[in-house]
Amino acid sequence: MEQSSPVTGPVDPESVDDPLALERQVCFALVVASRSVLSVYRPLLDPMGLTHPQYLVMLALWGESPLSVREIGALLQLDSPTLSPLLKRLEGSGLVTRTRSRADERQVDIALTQKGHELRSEAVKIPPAIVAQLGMELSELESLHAALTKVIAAARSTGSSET
Amino acid sequence: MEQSSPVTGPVDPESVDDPLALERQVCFALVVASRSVLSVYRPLLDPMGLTHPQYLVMLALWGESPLSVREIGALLQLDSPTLSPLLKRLEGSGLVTRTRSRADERQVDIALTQKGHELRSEAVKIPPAIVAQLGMELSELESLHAALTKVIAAARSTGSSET
DNA sequence: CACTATTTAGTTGTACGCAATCAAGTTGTC
DNA sequence: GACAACTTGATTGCGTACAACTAAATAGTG
Repeated sequence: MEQSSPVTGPVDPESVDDPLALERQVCFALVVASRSVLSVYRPLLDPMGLTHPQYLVMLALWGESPLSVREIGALLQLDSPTLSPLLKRLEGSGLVTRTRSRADERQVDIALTQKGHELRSEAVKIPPAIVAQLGMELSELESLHAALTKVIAAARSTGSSET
Repeated sequence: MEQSSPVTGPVDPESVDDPLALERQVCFALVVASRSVLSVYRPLLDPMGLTHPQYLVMLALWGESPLSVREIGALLQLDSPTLSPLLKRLEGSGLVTRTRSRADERQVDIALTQKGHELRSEAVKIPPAIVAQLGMELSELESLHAALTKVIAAARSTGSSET
């Protein structure tokens, strides 16, 4: 009855000395946390016909359109093998257009379609809905965000494929 | 020159009022953070012939072996479509065995092989190496871990496919 | 005992992530 | 202007994630 949630719950007294104990692994917590939060987004994004990575691309484009594939990649930390098929799917959904840039024929400009622009009015409902469902204090989320930003910087400064 | 890192960097003054600004999205930070930290693990896991999810399964088994597929799934929050092929790969690497349980023929017991047991001596070097490379205070990592545990709990309590 | 409901793994299909490689376009140097 | 070096995007192959479905075994019910 003090089962202690199997997932990164309170530290199991039996493994306080084990450096390999699952519940000590920050990366494990990170991975489970993303998956868990993503599963909260999914039912909200589904009706919009978007996956979460696609939603992130749309966020980038609602901020500025058009953007080249390279620029989107820099913003979202995604590379071309991931973006190319993803953008084709967004094009297939009629949300964006893909056109070779006149100025530099290497570049492909991704621009919002009318439909893509209009989808923004649905998207604005997402963040407040997520925050409400999580039921966490905004301040908690903000400090989590700060901590995450710190790890991202730390990880990127190790030189492991920092792009 | 105050460009402000494109990835979840300091909040861009231009978008403090935009609820859809990328740098405000906690989930985006979460996703980028996992990917970034995973990329720090990769060069350390590669020589061991493990991916990170496979490493997590091994961690579970070093804690207790054998475990049924269901139990591993419960510990790591992974379902059978993910685990089945992953476990077959670990079996192919000679690190685990897969045997139908005598007691309950529905279950498949996953047990460490000798080779699997021996790999633990390599694995113990990983966590300190990661912490060293990240160069963050242990206290920072611990409070991040606590924050992540909180979001996981919050996300799972929303009822979005909580298993 | 027969029959249904549940549990446990596995399979199929789709969508990322990432390493490695390639093709096409641009830039820099002479 | 010619040629090497670099940049940009796409492709291939592999390993997760996840939804939807199947198959086999067990538990529960009358």
